Amino acid sequence: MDRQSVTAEDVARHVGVSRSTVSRAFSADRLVKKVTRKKILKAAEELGYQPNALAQALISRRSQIVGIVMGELNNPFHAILHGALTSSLQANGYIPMTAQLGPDKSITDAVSMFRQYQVGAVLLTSMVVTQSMIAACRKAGLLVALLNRIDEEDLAASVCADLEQGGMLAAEHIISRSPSRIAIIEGHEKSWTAKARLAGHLAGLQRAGITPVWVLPGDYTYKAGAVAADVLFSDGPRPDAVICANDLTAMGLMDTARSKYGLRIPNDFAVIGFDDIPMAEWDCFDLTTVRLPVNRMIERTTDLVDRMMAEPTQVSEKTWVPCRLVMRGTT
Amino acid sequence: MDRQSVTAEDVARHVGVSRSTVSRAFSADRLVKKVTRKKILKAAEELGYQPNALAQALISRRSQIVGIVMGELNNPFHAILHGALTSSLQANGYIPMTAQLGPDKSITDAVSMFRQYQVGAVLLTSMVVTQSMIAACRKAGLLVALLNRIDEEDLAASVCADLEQGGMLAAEHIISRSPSRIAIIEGHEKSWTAKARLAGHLAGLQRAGITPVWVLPGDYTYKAGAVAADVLFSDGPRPDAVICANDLTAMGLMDTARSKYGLRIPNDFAVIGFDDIPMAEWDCFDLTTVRLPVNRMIERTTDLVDRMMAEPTQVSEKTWVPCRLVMRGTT
DNA sequence: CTGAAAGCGCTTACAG
DNA sequence: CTGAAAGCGCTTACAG
Repeated sequence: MDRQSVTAEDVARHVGVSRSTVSRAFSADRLVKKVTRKKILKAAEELGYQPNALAQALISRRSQIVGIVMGELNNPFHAILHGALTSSLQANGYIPMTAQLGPDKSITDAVSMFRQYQVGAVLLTSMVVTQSMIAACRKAGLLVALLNRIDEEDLAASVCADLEQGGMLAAEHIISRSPSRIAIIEGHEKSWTAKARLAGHLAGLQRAGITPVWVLPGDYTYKAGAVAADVLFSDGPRPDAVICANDLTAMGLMDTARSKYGLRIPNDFAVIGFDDIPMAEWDCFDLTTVRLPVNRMIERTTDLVDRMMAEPTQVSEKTWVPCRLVMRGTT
Repeated sequence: MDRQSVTAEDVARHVGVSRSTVSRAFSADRLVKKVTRKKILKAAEELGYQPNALAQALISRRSQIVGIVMGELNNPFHAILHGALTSSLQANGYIPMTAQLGPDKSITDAVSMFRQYQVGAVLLTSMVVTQSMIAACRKAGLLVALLNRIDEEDLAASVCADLEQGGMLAAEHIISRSPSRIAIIEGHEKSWTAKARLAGHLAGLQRAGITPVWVLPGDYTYKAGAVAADVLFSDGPRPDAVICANDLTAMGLMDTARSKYGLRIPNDFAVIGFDDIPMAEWDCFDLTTVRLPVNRMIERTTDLVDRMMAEPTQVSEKTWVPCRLVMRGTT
C-alpha cells in the first residue's frame, strides 16, 4: 500500500520546475515567482501532493509537534482545558502529542518520546509540575512552558489564570454574606495551584480581618469534599460558609451535607467553588464559583507556542489572566 | 541548540561497529551477535542515544503514530475513554495523535494531518462516524478501526461495547420494578450508539410484552434530560420509570424533576442511565446505570492496533464487549 | 553475524 | 527568481 505515492519530485516534473522550487512554493516566506507558485500549488492540488512532514522535520531539525504533558483526565476541568488546548494548537498548524503521566509513564518516558519526534516545545499541564520535571525537559533541549501553573524559578514560561485574584474574589464574595464561621477546603497538597488558590482565599479574608475557623486538607476531588463534610458537620459548631478549592470538592461537600446531615444550602451554609465546570450550573448544585478564563488562557498559550517555535530560545515570561465570579444559588 | 546531537553514527564509532549494526541492535527481531548488541545498547545508554523516530518512519515508510479522531471532549465519558485509550496506546509504544473534529476541523483536515505524519492506523471515536469518514481514511491509505461504534458496512474493524445487550439489561431491570408507564429518552439522533442503545431498550421491553408510552428525542446531554422532564412531568399522566440513553441525560431529567416538579426518586419514578460516568455514583444522583467495559474495550483496541501495525492490511473484524448493570438507588 | 551502499522525501546554502 | 547538490538520520537488501 503506497500511501505517500506523490512526492515533490512528481509535482516538479508535472510543472516543469525543480524540486527546490516546489519546496519553496510551499514555504510562505521564500521567494518564488508568483505565477510559478500558483502553478505548483495547482498541480499539487491536482496530484494530491502533501509535503511529508517527517522528511521536513528531519531536514529542518524541528517538527510542528508540540508536546503536552498532562496528568489523569478524571477532573472535568482538566478534560476541558486539554480539549481546548489541542483544538487551538491544531487550528494553528501544530500537532499536539500528549503524554499522560501515570504509574507506568514518567516524565523521563515523556521526554524520551518527545525527543524521538524532534518536538520543539513542551507544555506542562499536569496537576503536579516539579522543578525536576522542568529540568528534565530543559536538559533534553526542549523548550518548555507551563499552562495553568507558574514556574517560580523562572526556568520556563507560564500562562496561568490569576488564581490568587480568583481566590480573593471568592473570599470577598463569601464575606459579603456576613458569615460568622468560615471553613476552607484546600486542593491537592503538592499542587502549586492549590497553594495559589488558598493564598487568595486567605488574603481576601485577612483583608476583612477575618480568620477562617477551619482550613481542611483536600485533593481537588469530590471525595475530599465528602470527607470534609464529616469533619465540619458531624458535631460541634458548624461553619456557615465554606470556600472550596474547586467545584468538584464543593459538590462532594454539598452532597454529603444534604444527604447525610440534612442541611440546606444556602440556608444552613453558603458554598463557593472554583473552576466553573459544566456541572456547577446543574440544578442540583447551582454553585456559585470562580470561573477560570479557559479561552483566554488557551489563546495566550498558543501565542506563546508560536513564539517559541519561531525563535527557539527559552523564554520565562509569565502571563496572568484574571478570573471572574459567577454568582449562582449557593451563596 | 543541538538536540539530536548523538546519532547512530556516534554510537557506531564508539563501539567500533557500523551504523547498520547499531540499527540492527535496536530492532528486536534482527540478527546481531548477543555480545555486540549488549555493547551497543550500553554505549547508547552512556551517550544518551535514542533513534530518531522521524528518520525511522521516513525510511520504513511507517511511523508509530496512531491517529485518533474524536469529537468534543465535553461528555465525561468521552474524556475517560480518550484518556484510557491514549494511555494504553502509549504504554504499548505508540504515539497517539489526536484530531479533534469541530467547526474548523473536518475529517479531511484530520486525514491530511495523518498522511503528513505517515500515520498507519486511525481510530475513529467521534460520536458521529459516517461512511464518508471511513471512506476518506481508506482513500488516503489509512487503516481504520472504530472504537465504541460498529461499521455495519464492514469497511473497518470495530471494537464496541455490546450496547444492545446493555440496553436490554437496562430494560429488564426497569421491568423488574413493575412500572406501569415507561418512557425512553433517546441519544443523539445521528449517532450509531444511540440507535443501538434504543434497540436494546426496546427489545428488552418487547420481550416482556411492554411498549413504552413515550420515546422522546435527545442528544446525550444533560439539557436533553431537562427538556424531556418538561414533556414528561408538566401535565397529564406521568411515567413511573424512565430509561435514559446515557447518564448525563438521566441527571438532567432527575434534576429538573426534583427542582421544578418536586418529584422524588425512586418514589415517584425510577430512572436508569447508561455509561456509568463517575458522577453517577455521587450522592445526589446515586444512579442505577449500565456500565461500559472501558478497560476491556481499550485492551481490545490496543490489540487490534498491534495487529494492524504489524501487518498493514485492513481488517473488518468486530469485537463486542458485554456491559453490566450497576444497581444504585434510583430504581 | 556484519559492513558498504543506496535511498526515504525533503530543505537549504551556493551559484547563477 | 531558479536549479544542482549535499545532507538530515535512519533502514534494508546485497554481499560477504
